[in-house]
Amino acid sequence: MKILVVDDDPRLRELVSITLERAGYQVVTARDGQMALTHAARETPALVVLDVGLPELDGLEVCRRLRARSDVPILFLTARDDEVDRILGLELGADDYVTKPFSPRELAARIKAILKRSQSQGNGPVLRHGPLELDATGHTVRVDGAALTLTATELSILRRLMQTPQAIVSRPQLIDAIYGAGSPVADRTLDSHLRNLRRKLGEQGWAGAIDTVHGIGLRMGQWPG
Amino acid sequence: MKILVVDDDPRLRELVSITLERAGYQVVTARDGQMALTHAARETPALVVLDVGLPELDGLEVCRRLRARSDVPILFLTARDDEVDRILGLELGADDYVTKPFSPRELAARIKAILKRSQSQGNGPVLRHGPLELDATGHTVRVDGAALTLTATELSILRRLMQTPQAIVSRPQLIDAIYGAGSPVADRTLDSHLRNLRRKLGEQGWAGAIDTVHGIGLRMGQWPG
DNA sequence: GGTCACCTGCACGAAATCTGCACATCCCAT
DNA sequence: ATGGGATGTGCAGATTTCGTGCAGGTGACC
Repeated sequence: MKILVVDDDPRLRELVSITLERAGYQVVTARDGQMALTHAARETPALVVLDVGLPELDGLEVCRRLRARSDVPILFLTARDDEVDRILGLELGADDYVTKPFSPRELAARIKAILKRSQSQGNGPVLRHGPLELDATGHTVRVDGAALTLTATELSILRRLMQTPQAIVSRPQLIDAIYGAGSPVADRTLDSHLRNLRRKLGEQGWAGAIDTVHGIGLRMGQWPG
Repeated sequence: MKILVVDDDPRLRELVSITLERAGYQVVTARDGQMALTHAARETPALVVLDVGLPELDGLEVCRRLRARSDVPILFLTARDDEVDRILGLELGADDYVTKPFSPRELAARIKAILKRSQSQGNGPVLRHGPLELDATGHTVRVDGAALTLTATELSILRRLMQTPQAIVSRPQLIDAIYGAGSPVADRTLDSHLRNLRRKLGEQGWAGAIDTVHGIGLRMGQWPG
């Protein structure tokens, strides 16, 4: 679990590093905004601890740029109370903040809480195929970022197909995956759901998302783009 | 500054109450776990003093249920040393503990320390979603700055939904979040609270705040503005 | 004792979804 | 080219899930 700590004060970087390492995290540090962005891109930290008062690129700006390309949790460090208002006022998507001076243990506790939250909500394995994204909680599907609303059955079908994107799945296998083994569900029924699923995917611009392989089964299609 | 004191021994409640009142706190007492939860929801104390050895719902369980819906600091009272291990071992998020018998002055000092810590750190993360704002002391909700009066249950529902704004939360998950795991609460009951919550949000101009995803669960809606 | 706010959950209607039939269409081996 | 099995589609009844009105119950407070 890697954490990026951004602050221009070397002593504070040291203090925080030691605390977090003792708590079992890997720590990467950066002393200014530019370095922070570089490291964030290269190290893909699980969380960023970000000082508001950085020289040049300030913390809020760094936050905006990070947000432009990822949902990494961000915890702000701030020296002055009036900065708190700015953090909260601008909808930057900060996950928490701590005012200086702070107790290292408190910081560690907050970090732990944030990570726990963000993990439990589904940073887990995300299934992807072309522009399709299915999150691990398994209830949200996106095509090029646009969420679509699927019914529970449609979701099950799509999930099973995306689990093995290039394999052909037979109809009996699909029905087992949806309803559990040995259901008396008719093939025509599956077709009905497939039709609805294809329609919804088509409306989002990917009509050929699900291929039929005649006599064998179904398979995720190739993204034409 | 309100403090909730939970213990089944009336003399001890009396002793602690007097001590804390003399130290300048408002005190609310409860004699068992169930009352503790009720009072905690209604009185929104700044700290809870919680005896481990309660009849029926024991202190650890009460702690778990409190934690399910708020970050209120908790200080345990315990009679036996071996209970200390359990408090610290189970990551319940206890802030401190005191073993009986204890000196009232010591208790007051510990409480002061905990409150100072939790206050100096700001009040914790603020959940936001669209025009909705929920502070993490957890008892005030605003829509575009206008405060809403929600009941404890409504607040719990909203908090759980706002914790994962884009995820769909199933009804069982919601019920767990509100009442603790494994409650025998009926789905229709949840619906009743949902209705009241939606009505209040609607009155403040955001009728579509909570989406239902048929057959799956509930989710924060997208702010139309 | 009485009022009040809140919680709980039942009964019932509404809405969304599921299912599968009848029939059209497609694919491929003959 | 053509016949037969495999697949897609329109449709409507069955089923599941959801929302609402309403009433009983509890503790707080007067």
